[in-house]
Amino acid sequence: MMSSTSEAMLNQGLFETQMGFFTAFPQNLSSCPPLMASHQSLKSFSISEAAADALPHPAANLSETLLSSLTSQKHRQLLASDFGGPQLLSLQRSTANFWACGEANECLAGKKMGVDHDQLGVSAMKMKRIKARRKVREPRFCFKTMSDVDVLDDGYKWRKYGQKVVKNTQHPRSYYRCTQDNCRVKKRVERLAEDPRMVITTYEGRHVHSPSLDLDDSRPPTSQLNNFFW
DNA sequence: CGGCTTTGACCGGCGC
DNA sequence: GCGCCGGTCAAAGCCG
Repeated sequence: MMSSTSEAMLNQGLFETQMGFFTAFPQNLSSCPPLMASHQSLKSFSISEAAADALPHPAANLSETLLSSLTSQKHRQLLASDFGGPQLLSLQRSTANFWACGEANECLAGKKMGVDHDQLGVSAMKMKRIKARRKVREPRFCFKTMSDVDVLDDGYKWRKYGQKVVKNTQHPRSYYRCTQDNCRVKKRVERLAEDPRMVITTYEGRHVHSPSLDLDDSRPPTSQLNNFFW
């Protein structure tokens, strides 16, 4: 794409990749890009390389993929220098979704989340109640991409299990579950109310298996993700 | 026919 | 206690 467009995006904290546009945020909120600073409801923080390594999470894979597909060397350098390293993830915590502050922090610190009273051998109904009552959720990670497709190809296979219209938004939120047996990872996909071009993807939990698709670096991105136009 | 999506119902948490 | 809301379930329908 045109370099002038890329420049403008860079100034707004948007990074152009072969898969669309990706936002990245510095650790310090005060230095958030102007675009994001205008979104009062969204806060952001970054994750260190070490933490990302310790966290086998789909978002990490996707972030790597995004970074490796950055179309601008300048963006790549900026991400690597100003934003803390090549494994940096853009993670967001939305107060509107009442994310537990400690969740991500604990996870970043490498602590085990208390996945207590567990589920094997429990009746479905009981399981349902336990799940609903459980306050300590799986670690959740949210990131934002600018894309015309809702569901980004992150290498895992998902089955949709629900859709909900959330308050004060015109776009429904979709709920997906990993199709792999024994894998309880879920993801939520919704579009940003303020800017429907932005897709918010929230992952919850950790995969207990490798991606169903081979994320080969030399392989070009899937065509659906190439169909992005600013 | 199996896997997936759709969609209304249901449930628990939370604020008032 | 009540109503609202987000998250999940599960039956029905769709599709390859």
